[in-house]
Amino acid sequence: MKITQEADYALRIAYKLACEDKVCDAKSIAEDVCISPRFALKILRKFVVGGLAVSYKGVHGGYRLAKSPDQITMRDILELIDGPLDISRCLSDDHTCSRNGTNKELCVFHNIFAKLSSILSDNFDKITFAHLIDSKMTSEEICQLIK
Amino acid sequence: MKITQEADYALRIAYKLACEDKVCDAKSIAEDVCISPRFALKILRKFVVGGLAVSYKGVHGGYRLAKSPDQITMRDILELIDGPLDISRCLSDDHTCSRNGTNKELCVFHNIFAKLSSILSDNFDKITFAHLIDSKMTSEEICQLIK
DNA sequence: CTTATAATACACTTATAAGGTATACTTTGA
DNA sequence: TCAAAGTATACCTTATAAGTGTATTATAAG
Repeated sequence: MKITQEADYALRIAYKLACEDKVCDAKSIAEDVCISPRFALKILRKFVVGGLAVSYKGVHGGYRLAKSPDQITMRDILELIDGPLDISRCLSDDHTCSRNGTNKELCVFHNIFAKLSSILSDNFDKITFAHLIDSKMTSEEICQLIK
Repeated sequence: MKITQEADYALRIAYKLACEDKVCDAKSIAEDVCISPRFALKILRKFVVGGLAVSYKGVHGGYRLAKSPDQITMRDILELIDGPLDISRCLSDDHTCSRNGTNKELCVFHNIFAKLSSILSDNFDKITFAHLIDSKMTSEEICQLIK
C-alpha cells in the first residue's frame, strides 16, 4: 500500500528541478536527494523517456524539466515510476477479480477499490510542482487542494 | 501502491465468513477463495490472533467471526494483514522524510501523504461486512458510503 | 582535434518481502 | 482410540524493489 522508494526519490528530484529552473547535472541532484549518482541517472532517464524532462549531454550537460512546474503534477511522477495508482489487482489485471481467471464478474470489492483509487489519482493530479515550490503557499493550503 | 494478495484473500475470507454465519472449516473456505488450505489456515490464524474470528479444534471444528458483520470493517481486515494504510514511508518510519535519517523536519510531501492516507483509512473504515453482504444494497449504494 | 565531462545503453547483482509449504503436534467428537 | 480438525514453528521459493558495473556516445572548451 506504499509508493516505492524510487517514486519517492523521483518526487524529490522533480521538486529540485522545479526549484532550480536551470540545467542540473545528475551528480548534484543525487547529492540533494541523498542517493547514488547512478541511481539518480536511472530515475532521470525515466523522466526523459516520459517527456517530463529534457537532457543535455557533454560538458555542462544535465537535466531540466520539459514543462513548466504548473504543468507537472504529483500524479505524473508517481505513475511514471510506479505505474497506475490502483490499490488492488482487481483493477489492473484484466478485471480478474478472483484468483482463478475464469471468474470475469466483478467482485463485491471491485467498485470500492475503483472509487478509492480514483480519489487518490484525482487528488495527486491536483497538486502541481508550482504549488509545491510556491513560497507563498503553506503546507496547509496545499493540503486544502485535496478533496 | 497496492494492497497485498494476502490482504485481498483475507477480505474474501471475511466476506465468506460473514455470509455463512456458522463454523466453516479452513478447507472449504480455501476452496471458495481458490487458495491452498495451508495458506487459508495461515490467514485465518491472523484473524484469530487479531480477535476477528474464533476457532474450534477437532472434528467439526473451524472458524467463525468473533463479532457481528456490522462491527467488522474493510479497514480492520486490511490493517490486520498489511499493517497501517500509509501510502509513504514518510509517515511510518519515525518521521524520516528524507533518505538520511538526520533530517527530522517534515518534507513538502509529508502532509499530503498523511491526508490522503487518512482519507483511505477513513473510507475503508466506513464499509462494514454487514454492508457488503446486504442483498438489499447495490454496489453503487455501497460506494456512496465513500466520502 | 583532443580531452574532460556528462548522459546513455544494457546487463547484472543484491536485498527484501510476498507468497506459499513442510513437519510435527494438540485438541476434540464419535 | 482414531480421524478430523486447528496450532506452532520453521522453512522454502519467487517476484520485485533497489541499486551497480562497464562500455559507449555526445558535447563544449581548450
